[in-house]
Amino acid sequence: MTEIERPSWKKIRDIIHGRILDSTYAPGDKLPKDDDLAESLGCSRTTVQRAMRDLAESGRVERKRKGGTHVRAHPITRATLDIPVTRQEIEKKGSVYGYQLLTVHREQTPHQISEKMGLTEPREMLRVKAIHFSDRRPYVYEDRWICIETVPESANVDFSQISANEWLIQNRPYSRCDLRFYAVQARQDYGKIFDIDGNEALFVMERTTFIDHQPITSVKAVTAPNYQLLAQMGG
Amino acid sequence: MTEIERPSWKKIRDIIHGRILDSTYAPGDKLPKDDDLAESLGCSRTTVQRAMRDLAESGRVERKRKGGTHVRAHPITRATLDIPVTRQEIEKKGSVYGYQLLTVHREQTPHQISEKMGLTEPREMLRVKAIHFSDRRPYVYEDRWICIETVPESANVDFSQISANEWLIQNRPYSRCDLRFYAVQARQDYGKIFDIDGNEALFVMERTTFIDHQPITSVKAVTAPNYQLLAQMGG
DNA sequence: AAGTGGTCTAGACCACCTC
DNA sequence: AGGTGGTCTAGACCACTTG
Repeated sequence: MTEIERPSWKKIRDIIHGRILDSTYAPGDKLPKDDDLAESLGCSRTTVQRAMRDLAESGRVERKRKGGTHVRAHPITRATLDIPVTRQEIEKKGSVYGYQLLTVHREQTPHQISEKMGLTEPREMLRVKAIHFSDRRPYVYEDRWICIETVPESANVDFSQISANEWLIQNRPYSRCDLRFYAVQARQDYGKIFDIDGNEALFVMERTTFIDHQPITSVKAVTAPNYQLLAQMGG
Repeated sequence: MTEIERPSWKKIRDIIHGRILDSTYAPGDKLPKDDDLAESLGCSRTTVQRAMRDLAESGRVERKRKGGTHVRAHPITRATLDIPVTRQEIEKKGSVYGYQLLTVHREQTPHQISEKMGLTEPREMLRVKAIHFSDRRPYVYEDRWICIETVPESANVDFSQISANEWLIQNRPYSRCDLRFYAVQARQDYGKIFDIDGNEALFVMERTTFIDHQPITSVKAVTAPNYQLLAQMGG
């Protein structure tokens, strides 16, 4: 029997987690029900609940009403990604942020973009291309589409003074965001922007944001060579 | 005043979230304290707490004791990534999974690997190289280092029969995982594996796992061309 | 020092899902 | 139909942090 002096949901969580790690509860096993754990651990069911929710959110166990709590049979790695606004990211490193607008114009969305935004038909949107600099060196090239119908004010914004990235975030909170990460070869166009030969591999982040199922913007952010995205689980 | 028939923390959360979205509570603003919200929304403080925790976890608000709750001034995109075991990922798509061991041997860790594992000195580890196939086509090439001291049994496993990926996950749960994503040019070596010319850009995932600060394994997973990693926030 | 969020309890009822 | 997790309440105390 485990003695607990100061029951706290984190301690309870760690005890249960420990039992998963040392295979007291092996993958696929069913855990005792909350009531029993609460009694044996000397705390209230609410506290066990709190601990269990944490374990469930981090993907360690699965809970079902009536079905009980089971250790995940096929574990997954669940990590949290924090993607800051580009300016913040650069300034946080202690570097000097710079921004340059390349082009702004209205354009019909190609099928690929419409699809990401959940639209069945092409639509005229605002297309903004720009570069973010870190210590005067190109850091991120962004190619963005802004849905004018969802964000009509965007037509009157001077994107040479403020990046669409920042303007949108300060003016148009979103309720959903789809993310996509992949690698792309620089080729000529990106090569010219980052001043490299066209054979380098670049890391790309695509984000499409919505508010109540209405698309706000879709952006392809092509990062400079050697960019790395970090994430962590646990700790 | 908002009328609530059936208070539930999700409704409370959505109401507060709605006020953030419509700028009733603008970025940087201080929200009323839980007690007041509870009263005005007709629910208990615990329920407001539950709602607030959700908003805080998703990065919308920041809470401080005595300081109160504030709408985040510089919003971030916080998303959850689920990275399944490679076999699961392939089979879930309805494809046929295949696996081939390339090499296994003992080797001294280069500085780069030791560093990722938090080791100050090089150490002899098990190095396993293998390919995962999807419908007979190379899907992921993995180059893995396994810490023999943390996982001594690994020395006796026949990795031609089971992938290190699966064996480890079924036998060595981890408590922490560091992730790193970036793009790499295929060049000759990866090009040969995926049967492409060396100029293509490939998406790479690096994972290093630990148990109680002891390193278990560090793997570099190089994915086939056109691989994309997806994530979502909200919904 | 005092205000505010964080946690805990005991009990109750509800909702979902397997058995 | 019954077992199990999910939520809610009211109240209490604690811990942090700021004014």
